[in-house]
Amino acid sequence: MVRRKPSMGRQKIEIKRIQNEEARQVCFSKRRSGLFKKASELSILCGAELGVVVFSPAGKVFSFGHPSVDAVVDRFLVGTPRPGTTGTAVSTAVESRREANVRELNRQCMELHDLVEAEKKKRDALEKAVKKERAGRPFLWDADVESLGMEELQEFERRLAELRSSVARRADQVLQETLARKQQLPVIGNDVGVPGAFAVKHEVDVHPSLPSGFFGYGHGFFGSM
Amino acid sequence: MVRRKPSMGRQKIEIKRIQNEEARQVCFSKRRSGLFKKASELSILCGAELGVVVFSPAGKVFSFGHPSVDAVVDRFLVGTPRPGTTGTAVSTAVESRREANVRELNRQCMELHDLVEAEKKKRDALEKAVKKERAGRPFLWDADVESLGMEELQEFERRLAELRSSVARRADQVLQETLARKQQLPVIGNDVGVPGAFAVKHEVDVHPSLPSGFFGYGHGFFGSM
DNA sequence: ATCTATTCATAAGA
DNA sequence: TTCTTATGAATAGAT
Repeated sequence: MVRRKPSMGRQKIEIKRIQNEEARQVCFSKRRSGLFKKASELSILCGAELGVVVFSPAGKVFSFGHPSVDAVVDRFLVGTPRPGTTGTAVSTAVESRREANVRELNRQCMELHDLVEAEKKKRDALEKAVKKERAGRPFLWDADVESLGMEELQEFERRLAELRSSVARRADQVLQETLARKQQLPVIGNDVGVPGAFAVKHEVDVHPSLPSGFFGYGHGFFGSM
Repeated sequence: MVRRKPSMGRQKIEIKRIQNEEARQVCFSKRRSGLFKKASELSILCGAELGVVVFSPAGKVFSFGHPSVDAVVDRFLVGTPRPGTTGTAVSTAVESRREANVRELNRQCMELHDLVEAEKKKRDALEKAVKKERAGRPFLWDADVESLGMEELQEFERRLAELRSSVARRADQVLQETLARKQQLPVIGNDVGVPGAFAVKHEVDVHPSLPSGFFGYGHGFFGSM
């Protein structure tokens, strides 16, 4: 009996306004708390002062701050004071910040514009590369086996065997690396290590002393053919 | 050909002040950008207005806001008025025009941001296609097996098996043609003929105790290699 | 709110 | 700072 997955798991979502009202509200709740948690961790880990203020679409306000939102906001407003201000210090600080913000936004816009251009270029280059790649030469998989004679077939087969050895060796390598990591042990050098499940000797088969399915992959890591 | 351990991966850390100065600085950088990204996503996904202000331990200030930090701070101050602070400034005509400007700039930034993402996506897709193409179609016998990952190895191995099938089939064909000529008999059609010495069945394992896919080239029908 | 399968963020290392 | 890799953490969708 096939048991169905109890969940589809987290799905990839596009970062754009969630249209469904309820889903949006749920997402807001979850992500707001996630954001506050991240903020908290940042302040604790790095001893940073920070403040976060969030207005829900409905207008409700949520905030988090270390050591407190107000302390951070005050510090922020005084952060880049314009010289020669006295009575309206705070209001002026806001102005100053605002201007800085606009400049920053403009800078970001330009930067993003450049990024877009850069990406386009990269893509074009890639597309050309792909085209060139495809236009090219004969490949292994295109080998015209049907036209080969017995001698050529033998040679072909010999080469296939070599390739297959390489593949098996590499598979062992990958597997051992994986296992070594999982066991928190240093990787066993391939050249001197115990032959693994995929080990191939050119003369014989897999190492006789290794139980088949040693790594629990049943009839082969590659699955059915 | 020693394989180094690529990485220990992310390790669990306790949420407490990081003592090592440099590590703390690195962590601050990473997490600050992570926090801003989360904030950005929250604002886009849920249409929430929010502001984040972070002071590095060194005293540098970083901020992010939608539609702008100052707009959010203002709104926050209006909602929580304190002695010495006034929120009436926001209601002037000049203020609202500025606000509108900032919003517009922000909109443009977001748009550009989306464009960049779209371009990146396209490029990623292309890069994947190229990678797959290369794994699937290695040039002749020079396939760079050592650089393949497990997934690519599987694909490679599958193709090798297919090719080997073709070779075996062709070998049968050649053999039968040869025999037929020697016996002065008509060639038996391959499609309906008795499976020959080289016949391959795709459904059956070579031997259950061997990893599947590792066909018996070592014991090949072609004699010594 | 709770539960999973996934995606995502990020610690470590280069 | 920026990259990679592997793993811990956040979270989308369903209940």
